Amino acid sequence: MAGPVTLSDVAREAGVSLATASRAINGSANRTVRPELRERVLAAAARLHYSPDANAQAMARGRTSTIGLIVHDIADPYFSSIAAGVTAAADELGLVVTLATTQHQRGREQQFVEILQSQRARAILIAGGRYDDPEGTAALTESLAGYVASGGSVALIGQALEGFSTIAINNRSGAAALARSMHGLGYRRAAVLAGPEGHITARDRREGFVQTLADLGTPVPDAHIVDCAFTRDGGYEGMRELLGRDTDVDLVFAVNDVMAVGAMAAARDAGREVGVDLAVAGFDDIVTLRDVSPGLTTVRLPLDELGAKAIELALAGPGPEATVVDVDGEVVVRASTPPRA
Amino acid sequence: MAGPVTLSDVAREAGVSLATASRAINGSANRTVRPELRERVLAAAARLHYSPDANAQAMARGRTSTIGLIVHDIADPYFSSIAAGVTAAADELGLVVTLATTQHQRGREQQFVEILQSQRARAILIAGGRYDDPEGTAALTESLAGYVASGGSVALIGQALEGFSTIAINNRSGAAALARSMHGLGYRRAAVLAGPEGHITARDRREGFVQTLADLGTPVPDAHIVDCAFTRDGGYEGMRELLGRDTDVDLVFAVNDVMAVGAMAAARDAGREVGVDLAVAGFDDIVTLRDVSPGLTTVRLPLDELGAKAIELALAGPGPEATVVDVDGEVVVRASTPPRA
DNA sequence: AAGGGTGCGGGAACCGCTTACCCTTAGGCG
DNA sequence: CGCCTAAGGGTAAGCGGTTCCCGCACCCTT
Repeated sequence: MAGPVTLSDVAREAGVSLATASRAINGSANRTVRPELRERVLAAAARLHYSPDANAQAMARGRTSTIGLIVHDIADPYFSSIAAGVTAAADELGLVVTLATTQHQRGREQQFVEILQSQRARAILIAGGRYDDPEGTAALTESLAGYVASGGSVALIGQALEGFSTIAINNRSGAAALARSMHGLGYRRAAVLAGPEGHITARDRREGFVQTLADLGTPVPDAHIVDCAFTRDGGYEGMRELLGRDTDVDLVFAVNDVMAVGAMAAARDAGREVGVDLAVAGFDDIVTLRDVSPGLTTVRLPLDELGAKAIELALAGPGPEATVVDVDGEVVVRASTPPRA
Repeated sequence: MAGPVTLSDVAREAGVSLATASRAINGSANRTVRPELRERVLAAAARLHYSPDANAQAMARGRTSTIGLIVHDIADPYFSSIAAGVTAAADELGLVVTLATTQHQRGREQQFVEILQSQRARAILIAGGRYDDPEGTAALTESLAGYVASGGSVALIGQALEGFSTIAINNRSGAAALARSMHGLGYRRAAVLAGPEGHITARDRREGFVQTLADLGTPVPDAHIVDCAFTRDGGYEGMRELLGRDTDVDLVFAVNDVMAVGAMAAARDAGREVGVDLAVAGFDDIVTLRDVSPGLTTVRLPLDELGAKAIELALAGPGPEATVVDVDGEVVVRASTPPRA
């Protein structure tokens, strides 16, 4: 632990005062340093391998350059795509990203909000669905309100939260559009792997899909709606259960791509041939999964853009009115849902 | 911006001194506070919604609870799996993770090391391959050495760097094991999608594979080795080029799974049927890709464990000798490489 | 009963930086 | 040629904590 070299050391080495050293190094507003002196200071800093203490700076300036990102699971490609967008945009702005993962444990978001508030993060971004859980939501809202009151900004990604700016994904309309496409292709006996009960994103997608098919005169019977986890394994199990019920189904809509892939695996294991015997569609258009075979019909979301948008939204206005930006999905039809003969 | 409530406020509210308030709230080592007083302080803190300032704490204590993680691209499942392990382990230890992504730009790691040093991060973890670039490597080494000299710890994940502790992935032996398996299955005319020139990880995998096949008496001709990007698109293009060369090949080894999936897509587009016409193998065993069809033969890496191991390694010993922990891959044979008739 | 611990509050000195404010110097202007 | 102003350097006051050290009770020994 040799080198805690501070700004004082640099100042001394350069033969100037602390104030001058500080001004030379970060070019303070409306104060200039004579070029010659500045050079001297910079040279001294370099010679000593000076590394400014960000914590001290944060403290003196009263603000940090950290932004916090809270996701459920960074290994999930949905979140990692968003995170990629966030880090890229943050980098652009000279900000640093602190990543927190809830691992799907309820209540963790709130805890991370508190931690990030302690760090005095400039903004907090929360991505991902929540459950229909008034208590938990109220607690989260309160934490966030406290954070905002202390000067922070917040943006949600994906799912709106009353009172905060959001990049809202229009799950309902995306699923509805998918339903229309599928109906147009001739599918008449759809089923839904619906995700866990109470999960708002899952519910919106299911409802958008089911409602639209009903409107089109081909309702989805309750026996064709299977609750399951929001994961690959959930999709697998859900599909197994569905096939076990021996209802005759021509199309399975899994409420996200990861589940859809699990569902396709289950179908294969059960001897069904996806894209021939049975159609499958998902939601999200996860990049890593674009090459599965047969190609997965899905609703494309511009996940990588969301991050940048969210940062922009959060940092834009401390305006008291929350802004909600809607993002629509786009149906992408691939080989997993061929036109029905 | 209503609530900058400080510890002094809490102390005043509780009617105690600053010192006592501090001790009550974080239970300082070898000093206790009378339970009754502690309660009073805690109650005051809660009443005022006190949120300790992590920057001030960092400054006063002389250390933070931040650890930095540098990856190339968080959207890449390889890195996001590692990141998931890191965040989980960090969380367990009460640490906070700062994420930096280089976006594959050379020199960025070094820059991030400097930023993280500024943040006074407790440890820096760098995941991912580097290029064979003596200058860049030297610069990075120097930055890291400076960071270590200032009291930080470092651990590399994946690829060793002279002088620093590493969770080293044994790419060579993994690829060699894969080669032996493939030879055992009867493949005799292998090709390699070799990744970009100078990429050390790619090179180790290629060499382990090629060398072993040569030793087994079925050398891979140079014309069967195609350089390409380390990405999905790289795999796609590489495969196209390879098929264009009309050499007759029975097995294609792509040096990572993401490339392998691109390669499979290219093969399909060219009318070849993977797992029948042509075998394909990858490396990493990316979870998200375990359901591709046909199942991809690969070398499994315990990516999610790497993060925890790396934190442990970094935080373990400030011992001057760098420890290198070797991690071996395990060959997983799936349908993409059926036994050769 | 006196001396020595021990437990526990409080005062105050930092931690490393930014910035308000003061002061000197030099140049512009009438 | 003197006065006013602008430029730029320095001094010192924080920013919000932690912790060293001092001092006061109170309890235990012998």
